[in-house]
Amino acid sequence: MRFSIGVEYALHCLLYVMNVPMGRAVGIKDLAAYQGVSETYLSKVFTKLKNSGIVKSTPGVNGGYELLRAPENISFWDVIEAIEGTSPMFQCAEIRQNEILLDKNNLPDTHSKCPCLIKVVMSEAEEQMKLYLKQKTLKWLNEQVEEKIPEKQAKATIEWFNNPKSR
Amino acid sequence: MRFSIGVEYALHCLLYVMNVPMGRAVGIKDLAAYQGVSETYLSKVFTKLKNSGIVKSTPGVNGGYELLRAPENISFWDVIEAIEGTSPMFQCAEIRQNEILLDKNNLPDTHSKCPCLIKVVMSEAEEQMKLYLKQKTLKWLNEQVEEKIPEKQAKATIEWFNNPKSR
DNA sequence: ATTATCGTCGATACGTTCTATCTATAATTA
DNA sequence: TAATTATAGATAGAACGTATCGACGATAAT
Repeated sequence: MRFSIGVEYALHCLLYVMNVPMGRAVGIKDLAAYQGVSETYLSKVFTKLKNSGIVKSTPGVNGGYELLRAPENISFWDVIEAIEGTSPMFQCAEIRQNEILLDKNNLPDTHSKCPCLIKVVMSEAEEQMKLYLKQKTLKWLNEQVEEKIPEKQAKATIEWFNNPKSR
Repeated sequence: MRFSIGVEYALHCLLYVMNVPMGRAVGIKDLAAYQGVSETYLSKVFTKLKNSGIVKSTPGVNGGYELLRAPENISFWDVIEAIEGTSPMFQCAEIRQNEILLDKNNLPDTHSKCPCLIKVVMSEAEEQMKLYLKQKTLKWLNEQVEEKIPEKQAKATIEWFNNPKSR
């Protein structure tokens, strides 16, 4: 059980996308080149981000992607959900409904009305993780990174994305 | 990203195993029959539980599995880790090490010494889920179930596992 | 000691999902 | 119009989850 590599791609990329001036889009080609990952695969990742309303796209020359919402309104969980989908991690198959002693035509209340307790616990556990990830926003991430990265290094990165001509 | 079906099998089965009298083992055949799941697959699940020290096995006639530890010392997380393995959900590929502007022979401290912040956040999120699941024990689960299930129903189940003759 | 029972292990098979690529198409700007 | 860029679909290989089979080994009842 693990997260797709697409989640890592998305989070790293968004960190670059959000630092680009308003009205300026970043292309898949640049993002892929900067990080040394596959262009075609990355484009699929961004299609998902677009469908989830995290970024918007502009086709054509000088097109690309920009954030659709403010960075403080985009959480880690939003990004994960965009890439991984919304289905819960614990897919309860309700195997208890197959118990051999059950009268399938006349289920006891415990089986017909009460939810499977194991499912409930797993869902609540997932919710704990979710809550944590919902409170971590892209804006917060950016602030943390800015604290750690030397200003020169940060500027060089922004410059690289802003001036495709100079490359 | 989701949990294996083996986790559900394991948790449900352990609930039956723990209600069997001390010194009495429950066989895969019975567990599989009672719940209508595959014998051969379930045996793989229990091999994992054995390797993790959650149950012990006794081969031969009247053999099977029993808990190795007390139910209050077995948590949901123990079971999940036994089935799913111990590797973290977010496998950071450290794609930031590929950034095009980096001098690979002379990495800045941010990249050589500091952990990837995204990885840190994801690990902490996973830890939240883990903490929750560690505090839910098999004993607790059993108590909750006992509260909901009519005594007659519970007795019938235990009886079914105790008296293979009567079937 | 023999035999039936039962767990163990390895090999295998199938389907699904993930990762990745290629191609064609549509939209936009210069 | 030509160049650029996103979009969508088809496809392919790898990895993983699910499931089965058969051979083997250990144990207890007889």
